[in-house]
Formats: sequence, structure tokens, C-alpha cells
Amino acid sequence: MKTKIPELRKQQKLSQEELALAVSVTRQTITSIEVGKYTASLALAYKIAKFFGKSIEEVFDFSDVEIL
Amino acid sequence: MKTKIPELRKQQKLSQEELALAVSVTRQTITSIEVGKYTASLALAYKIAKFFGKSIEEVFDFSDVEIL
DNA sequence: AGTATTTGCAAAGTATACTTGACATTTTTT
DNA sequence: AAAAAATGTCAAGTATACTTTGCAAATACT
Repeated sequence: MKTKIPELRKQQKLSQEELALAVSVTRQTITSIEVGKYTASLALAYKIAKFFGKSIEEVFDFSDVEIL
Repeated sequence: MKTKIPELRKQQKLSQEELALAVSVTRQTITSIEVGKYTASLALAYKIAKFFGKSIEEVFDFSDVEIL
């Protein structure tokens, strides 16, 4: 799943490590989510979105999720 | 994590099984999420929210998720 | 009351999210 | 150019999401 995390991070001049610390995960978790290795859990998605003052849907791209 | 899934389902007179079918998971997955046994994945949360025409944040309650 | 539908739960298995530690490459800073 | 910081990746382990099957209890239907 694509995300706007890299852009949002760069806008605020934050490293992956700083974001990881802020949302209480490891740097590798942030890296993996950014490069699409896997998808964040709902709770982590929420924490990241709120950290940037956004909604989950503003930060994560669901266009690849099957429409019903 | 609490959710509004039971209410939303009942408003539309939908069984757990019908919702499960609509979002392509098993009935047990819906049950488990409704009773708080575990939290939906981000993709499933999105599918469920969209099925009800809502945002993820309108359907799932994040008040138990640590504020930063 | 009796039947059918719906819901809760349990156990065992698979898939995916996340951790820890460590290393190589790229980008930034001096 | 050299050092420092940031990023990508790999492997092995733990935790959690989800499946499958199956059964018991509750709710709704006739």
C-alpha cells in the first residue's frame, strides 16, 4: 500500500528514526511501510496519521484495495 | 478496539455472515472484531468503513490508542 | 413450543505485522 | 574528500490477524 509518509516526513524534516520514536515502533517498521514491504496495522496507521494531524485516509492510499 | 460495526449492521439488518461475505472475510473474523478479540487490518477496516459509506475513523474507536 | 437463523467461542493452522541486530549504500554535512 | 547521518535490506524470532471446522447458546420466526 502506498503512503504519503515520506512526503509528510520531509515537509517536517523528520528522519524515519524520529518518526519511529514518536509512534513507538522501530525504524525498520517505518522503512518497511514506506517501501511497501507490508501494510501498517490499524493502530499504527492511526498514530502516524494523528502525528501529522491528518486522517488515516489522507495518509494511506487505498486505491489498491478492492472496491465492493 | 471498539467499533460501531454492530450498530451499523443492525441499522441495515445485516447478519455478520452477510457483512463477512461483502468484505471477503469469514464470519469469525467479523465476530472477533466485534467482540474485541483482535483489531482489523488497515485494508479490512477500510473495506468495512466504505461498505457502510463511512470513514475509518467514523467506524473504529481509537480512544484506547495512545496519544502522542 | 419447535425450528431456523444468528451469534460467541475454541483450537489449530497459515499469513502478515513488528522486533532485534547487523551491515551496505546513499545522502548530507563539515 | 572525509565523516556523519539517513536509508534499504536481510535473517530469525515473536505477536497478531485471519482461516477452517465445529459446537453451544441465544434470538427470531412460524
